[in-house]
Amino acid sequence: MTSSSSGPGIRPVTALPPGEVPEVVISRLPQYVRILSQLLDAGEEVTNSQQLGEQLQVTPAQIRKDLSYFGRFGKQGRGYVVRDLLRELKQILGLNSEWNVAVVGVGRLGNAILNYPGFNPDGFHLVAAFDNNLANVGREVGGVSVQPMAEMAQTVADRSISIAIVAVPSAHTQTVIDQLVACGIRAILNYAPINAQVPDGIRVRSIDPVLALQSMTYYLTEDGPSINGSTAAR
Amino acid sequence: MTSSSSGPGIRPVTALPPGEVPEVVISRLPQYVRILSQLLDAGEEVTNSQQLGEQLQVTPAQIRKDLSYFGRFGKQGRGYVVRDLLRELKQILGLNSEWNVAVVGVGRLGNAILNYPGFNPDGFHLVAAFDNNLANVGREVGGVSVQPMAEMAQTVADRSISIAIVAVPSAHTQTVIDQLVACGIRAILNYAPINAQVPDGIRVRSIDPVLALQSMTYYLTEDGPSINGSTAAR
DNA sequence: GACTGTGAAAAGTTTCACAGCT
DNA sequence: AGCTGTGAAACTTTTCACAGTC
Repeated sequence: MTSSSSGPGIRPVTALPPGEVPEVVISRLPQYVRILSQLLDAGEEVTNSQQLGEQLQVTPAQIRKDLSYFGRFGKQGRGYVVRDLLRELKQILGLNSEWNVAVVGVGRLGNAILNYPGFNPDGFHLVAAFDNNLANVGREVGGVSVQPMAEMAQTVADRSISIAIVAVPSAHTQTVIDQLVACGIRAILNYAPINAQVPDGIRVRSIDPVLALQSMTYYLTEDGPSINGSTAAR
Repeated sequence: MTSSSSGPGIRPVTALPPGEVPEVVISRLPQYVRILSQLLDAGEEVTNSQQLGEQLQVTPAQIRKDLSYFGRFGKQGRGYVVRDLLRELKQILGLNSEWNVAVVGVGRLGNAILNYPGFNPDGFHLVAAFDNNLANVGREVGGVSVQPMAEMAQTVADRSISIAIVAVPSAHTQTVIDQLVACGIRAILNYAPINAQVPDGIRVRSIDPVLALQSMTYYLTEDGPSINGSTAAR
């Protein structure tokens, strides 16, 4: 790696802290899990990096490299046993565990989330819901009884909740997230269009359809994206 | 730019095709727009890369570099005029235009999307909705009348729709996307948990809360992410 | 004095290409 | 023969650091 002919002294060659897996790699694993699940459902018993790459639109080399961070799951000359690789990846991601999830905010969006059937099949269980509007407290939404915010700490502890989905108005989001962090929550899925600040070690992912749309319009302008000065207004 | 003392020969130093802006840069611009809007609402007249970086949790250098792909928007020694930079970025992203958007699929999710008030303030107008379930056709949802799929091509053309939001079951998503592409749609926001295949030049962004959750559980396992047999310390 | 804009260095990520196992 | 696993190369993205400008 130190191929640079210059530089007389010691070069720190290992860029990555040993044992650390790049975050981009982690972010791709769930997609591998999904494809493997589909292959399993379709009755496929073996696959290979070529086939997986086609499904995901990435190069076979990338898939092999990603997997190599965790071990050697394939058989040379044959490929991967779908069921085995799926089990390994789920294990790595912690998807063999069941995860209890709290939803904070039971407005229109929170309601939709609590009624959405797509989380449970993947091992996520929405087991609690909180709202600061007393009119909502006590209501039954998606099989869960809405509790007041004051009960959050207790319930999070009692029910071993480690993940929260935040669906409150932007103005309240940072406060709610601070409360959740204080309760020991370490992963947050945020639906508000804001950039929440959290301490180190707390993971946040945001669902932000407006940002997604806005990052596409750039490519939609009449005659292609305008380049630095030339091609001005449309 | 200052020292234009170019080298002796022709060196392909620029790895990037000239005039091309990296996609990661584009994906950050909407966030800059959002922060600048907030600063403007808060009455701030000027800002700088330091302040923007704090809000977005990125380095000031990155912000300056990102902006430098498009021009020189700051004043040395002073920073950026909030209003001006905001206008420039909106221009670059095409957010000064109004965009007509179609929603395909008016089930629970499509309903929630059509009733969500968060798109319009940003210049996106949900002006049409389609569903293949005739029981839904003719219903009025979020101020839009649901049309049969068969009318899609006509309506997309008539109403200059260039963006679609797809909220149909996974099994139908690829078919619907193919139809949309055939109608001339070039940007798609997909809510189904699948990896859609589209021709070159068509942009797709997916909203996928399950993938987001699954990419966080890795970091939640009891004693830190396990590394290939051994266990990483925390 | 303060802050931008930007080449150049560093860090990170992807792809290549091939030895080696089945 | 077919495909993995992996060092090394190629490429991309971020960060540094400072000349230049206000």
